[in-house]
Amino acid sequence: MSKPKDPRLIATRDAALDAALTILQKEGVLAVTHGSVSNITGISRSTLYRHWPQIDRMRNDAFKRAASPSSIPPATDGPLRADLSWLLGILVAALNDTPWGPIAPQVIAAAATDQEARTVINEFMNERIANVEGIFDAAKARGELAPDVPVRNLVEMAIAVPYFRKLIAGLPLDQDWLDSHVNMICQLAEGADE
Amino acid sequence: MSKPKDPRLIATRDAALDAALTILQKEGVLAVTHGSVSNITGISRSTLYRHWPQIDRMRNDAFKRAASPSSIPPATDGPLRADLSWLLGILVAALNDTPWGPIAPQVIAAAATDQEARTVINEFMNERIANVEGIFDAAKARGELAPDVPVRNLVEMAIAVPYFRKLIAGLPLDQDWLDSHVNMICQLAEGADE
DNA sequence: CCTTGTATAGAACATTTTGTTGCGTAGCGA
DNA sequence: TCGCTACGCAACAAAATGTTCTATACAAGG
Repeated sequence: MSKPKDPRLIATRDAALDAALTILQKEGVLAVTHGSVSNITGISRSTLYRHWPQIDRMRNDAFKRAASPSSIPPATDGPLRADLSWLLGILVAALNDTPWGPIAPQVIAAAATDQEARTVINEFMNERIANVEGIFDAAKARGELAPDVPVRNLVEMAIAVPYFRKLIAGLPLDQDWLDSHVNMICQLAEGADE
Repeated sequence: MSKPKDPRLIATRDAALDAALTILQKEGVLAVTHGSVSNITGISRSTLYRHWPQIDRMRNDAFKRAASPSSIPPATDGPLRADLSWLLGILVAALNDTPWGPIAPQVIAAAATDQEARTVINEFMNERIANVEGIFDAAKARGELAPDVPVRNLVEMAIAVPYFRKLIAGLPLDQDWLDSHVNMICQLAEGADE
């Protein structure tokens, strides 16, 4: 199916995208050029042009690489509060301690004028939303929550606030804050059926 | 205090920044250059270089211009729900129908590597947060809310979700959604003192 | 109205960045 | 071993980015 790839091709591609991500974090999208990546990696400029004739493609591939991993199926067995605390903890850790934190704003900004970047961020967010949604649905199935609880709104609140604080308002995401956040979400979910 | 400025200077500055904002919306930060602004406005490139020797300065000034206005003192006399609905309506309208919608992500992305942009977005957000906070505080003062309601968290939720939906998730902000959002915030505020 | 100072347009120029092409070399797979 | 392909490199073309100078036109104050 997928043709057997030349290891040289893989290697240069990986090295280039790693470098692109480094630059992206430290200096922003504007600094990611064939020239800058060439300087860092030692890969010749002409080779980079052969891989990505247009710089947008390289940037988008870097975006994809930063947005790709997760692969953590959310636990949906504990009580709602525990599941939520755990999953949002992972989400917050990704924002705090991985390249995704500094890179996400770049992807979001690029999404305004680039359909491919829009797709990257959409798919990433849809996955996160689906994960949190799964937790609420499971809680419903266990009878922890009333059937008419507006899950979708709660999910968006749960995710929106950390993203807002970190990326937009520039506020920290520490454990204390996370606890109180989870608290509010749970309270809202459980009090919704009065 | 401020020296009387030459009207020519004001005029070119305004025209340049208007053009910069237009480009910013349509093509993103990368497209805002001395050259592109010169092409649109007819202002000569050398003049633009005199105003802004570094392109970042021009971009930041454009950011400031987009982030500047508001000057609407929030109404704090109605019931909480009405005040909130009104103020968030304005906030949502700004995201939907003004240049701020497309420009905000650019400012946020720039804030990662540019302290001045960080300041722009911080001041902008602090003002919004303070406005919404004022509404909650007034509701407390009227006795509508219990004194121990965690205003700050509610405020962040109220603002974070529309920003998240519009800028990050790419979801629409329509009236139906806004109503249900205000609903949840009010419910959370009023149910918090059980 | 006149004078002085300042902002601008425009051109000329240097420098840097960006994009393109051809070729020799070396790693890869068969 | 042999053909294929990726790579580095150098040379080059084209475009963008800065810089400087001069002539002109507008502004402000007397």
